[in-house]
Order: sequence, then C-alpha cells, then structure tokens
Amino acid sequence: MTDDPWVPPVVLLAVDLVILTLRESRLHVLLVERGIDPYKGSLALPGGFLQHDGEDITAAAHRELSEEADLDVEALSLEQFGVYGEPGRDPRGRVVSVAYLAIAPRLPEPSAGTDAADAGWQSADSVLLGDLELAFDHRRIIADGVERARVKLEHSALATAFCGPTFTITDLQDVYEAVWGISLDPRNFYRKVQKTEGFIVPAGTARKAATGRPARLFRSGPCTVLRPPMTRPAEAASVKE
Amino acid sequence: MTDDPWVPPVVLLAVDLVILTLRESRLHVLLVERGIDPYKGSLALPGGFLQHDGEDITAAAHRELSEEADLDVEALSLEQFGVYGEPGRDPRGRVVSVAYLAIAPRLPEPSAGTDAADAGWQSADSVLLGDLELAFDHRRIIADGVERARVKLEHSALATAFCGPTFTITDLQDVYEAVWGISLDPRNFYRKVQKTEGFIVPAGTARKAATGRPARLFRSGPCTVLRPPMTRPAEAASVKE
DNA sequence: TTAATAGTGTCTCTGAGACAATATAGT
DNA sequence: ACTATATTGTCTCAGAGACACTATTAA
Repeated sequence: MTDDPWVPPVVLLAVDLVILTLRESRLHVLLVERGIDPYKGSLALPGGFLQHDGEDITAAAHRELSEEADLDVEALSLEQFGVYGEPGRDPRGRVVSVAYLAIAPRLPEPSAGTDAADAGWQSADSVLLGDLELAFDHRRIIADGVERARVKLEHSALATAFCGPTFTITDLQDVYEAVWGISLDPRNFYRKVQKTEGFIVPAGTARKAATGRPARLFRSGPCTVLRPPMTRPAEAASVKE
Repeated sequence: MTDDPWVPPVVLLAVDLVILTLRESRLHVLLVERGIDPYKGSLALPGGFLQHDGEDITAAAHRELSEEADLDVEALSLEQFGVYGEPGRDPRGRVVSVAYLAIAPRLPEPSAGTDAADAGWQSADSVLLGDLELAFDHRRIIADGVERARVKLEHSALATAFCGPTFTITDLQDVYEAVWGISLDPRNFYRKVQKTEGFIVPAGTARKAATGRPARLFRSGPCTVLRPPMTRPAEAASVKE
C-alpha cells in the first residue's frame, strides 16, 4: 500500500422532482417513462443530472420543472426536502440526488382526450400503495415528499398553490382533504380559514356550477405562515373514502 | 462545436455537522479551526468529504461526529436538514455539502481549565449575530440548523437529547428557553410537560443543589412525537435576557 | 425561621369539534 | 316549491396563559 496523496471521491449530482397536483379531488404525482436503460420503461420522477459544471442545484430543479412539465416556473412553489445518496441506488455509479417538492394547480386539459401529456399524472395512493414499478428509490422519495406536503399544509399557506389564481373555500377544503386523506367539516373549515388573518382574501363572487348557491371567490393572501396552524386530526393516516 | 457525447459533471460531496449543546443555559455550537488552506485559520463546522467511493452519506456524518467530538454516536440524534451546493461556495471546485443537525448533552468538562477541547463550543448568539469569521457559507448553515432545532422542539421530544440520561423538569425548561431564546412560566411548563403522555417518565428523586427542595428526576419517555405540540410563543424571535 | 427551589391549584380565554339553521342560486 | 350548495351560529370541551399558593429541603 503506497503513500499516494488521498483524493476525495466524486459523485454525480442529480435532482428529482416530486410534482403534486389535484385531479378529481385526489392527489396525483407527475411521473415520466424512462427512455434510457437503467430502469428503461419504468416510471420515474422527472429529474436528471446537472447540465454543466457551474449550474446551481436550485436552478437545475427549475430547469427540469420547466422541461418536464411546461408550467409557469416562477409562480410555482419549489422546495428542497431531502437528499438520497445511498451507494447502491443507481447502477451507473455513485449518484446523489437532491429531491424537490413542487405544487402545481390543476392544469387545463392538454386538449380533448389527449391524455398523452396527461399520462404522467398518477394517483398518489396507487403509486404509494400499489405494485407499480418505479425506478430507483423513487417510491420512497415520493412518500417523503407527500409527507412533507402534509406537514407544510398545516403550517403554511401552501394549499393555495394547488388552486388556480382564484378559488372557493370548498376548493381549498378539497386540497386539504385530498392531501391529508381525510374528511373535514365544511363549517368548521370555513370558520377556521376565514379567521386566519391573511391566509385568503376575497376576490369577488363566483358564477360557478349548474346548481346551488354561488360561492365567493378568494385569492391567496400575504401570509405564508399560518398562526395558529391548521390542525390535522389524529387519525390522519387512514385512507379517504 | 463537435458532437461529443455529453457527460454529466461531477461534484465533490461533503457533510457538515451542526452540533448543538447547552452550556451555562445558552445554546452553543461546535466549531473547529481549519488547518488547511481554504479559509485556513477560520472557524468552521465539523465535517469533510466522503472518505471513499462507497461510503454512505449518513455513515460519513456519523464518522465525522465521532471524529470531531468523541461522543457516544449511537445515542445521539443526527438528522439531515439541508443541502448546500451553490457553485461558488468553495474555491477548490464544485463542492456540495449535506448538512446534519446533531444534539449533544452537556458533556463533562474535558479537564480542569483545559479549554483546548472546549474552545470549539461557541455561543450560538455570538456566531449568528457577531462578526466572527466563519468559513464558506457556514453561518447560514448554522442559522438553518438552529431554526430546524427550534421547530423540532415544538413537535418532537428532541429537547431531552440536550440533557443527560436523567434530568429535572427545570433542566428541560432551560433547554426550551435557551433554544427558543425566551422565558417560559415554570408552572405552565410543568403542567404541560407532565400531561404530555410518554414525553418524560419518572426516574427517582434527585439530590441536587445546595439549597431548595430537591427535584424529581425523569428520563425521556417512549414518545418521540408530541401531541399536542409544545407551543412556541409568538414573539419567539426576540433575544433572551 | 428564613431562604430558595419544587410542585399544585385556579381562573379565564381562545380555539377545535360537533351539529343546527339560514341564505342564495337553478329548475 | 324543491334541490343543492354556500355561509352563519351555537354549544361544549380541551388546552394555553396568567398568577397565588403549598411543599420540602438546607442553613
């Protein structure tokens, strides 16, 4: 064993995006089908390696976000929530992946029945509980990301990021119910949300559905931290419906 | 411009440890003096590069923890809380650092006045507010780590990790006051802590200080998640004392 | 007895949970 | 009028905050 000067090992750095949205009042996550060989054909999170040596990690996450989904990147919430670098997780070598959580509002349908761009949205329940084949350790990353979203809904105004620019209180309640996987009392929810200063601000009256009283519209307010927080019921590990 | 096959850039991966403890009822962080040239002589967080190519990141954090402080690694709480990989943060090249938060109980003094090993413990206030010269972006990492500790104290039983195997309720209160930087009512604290099921369990009676009624001793209980959480007062950004 | 710290009791107010009642639209 | 949804009230109970009081030790 010679006395070579020690040099630190290098790793490949990647970003993975857990992009969540609501579809039919259920939490969905954006997945893509891998086109190249490690796990080719399997579903995986959007993401990839740093593009060039000087690219910032957050910038890479934003870039992937605008590549994979073509969303208004600036308006989206995007937050780092974990690092995954277990030695064996990628057969190509030592890959360390920084995981980001993004929340997207319900997008307008790509076209008519064109679920080609739509194919990527998968129900979070089926991904987490089902036997869907996922690449790498992406099932765990999704689980961690969803859990992070659940916690953030308690303490921040993140829920409004699931909605469009304006929304009704019922829309907002749907977000909480879908992400937490439980049912909430509409009356208590209404009271709570209204009382929380700066969470949502009025934005006119809606002309919405076919039947029933029209709901008031709101847009997200200035406050990002909810005080007091939204309280998640104790049995919030049960599955909805 | 030729059509070379694109290869992803590589980075050097490091871990940095924010090790917190209590000394004289004030929050302290462990810093070391850098011996080699980037920022040589400045204070920095304990940490370093991965040692070999197959080393797990968490394992590297544990290794650094037992190297820098020689603490009982198994007993310590150690949790990843962020990634710092801005391109310009290290003059040596592209270094991405995974930050860990560790909590250590008050250690027995290294010897008599031997503050050689003691020199590393710096007051968190002076580090965050002061003009102490810190290497890299370590001041921000410390700020993020301290903030993480503050939040975790609300929702988990982390506070007991600052104490020894047994402690009094006043000891525990000191932890909350030091980390949050506020004063708490001893009577309400007592009631709250006692009522929280599984947080702390009795462990005999103390024979403690020179004067006053001896306090009961406790050890940390089985519950790690506090329900309901400890509520941090609103003005918890003010400085204590 | 006094000093010093440990621990208990009480009152009030806010906020969560359960649930009834009213308002406003379309048909 | 009837149906469906939105919005407002009311009651009760748990828990936080403020504060007075009792208990147990050493000197």
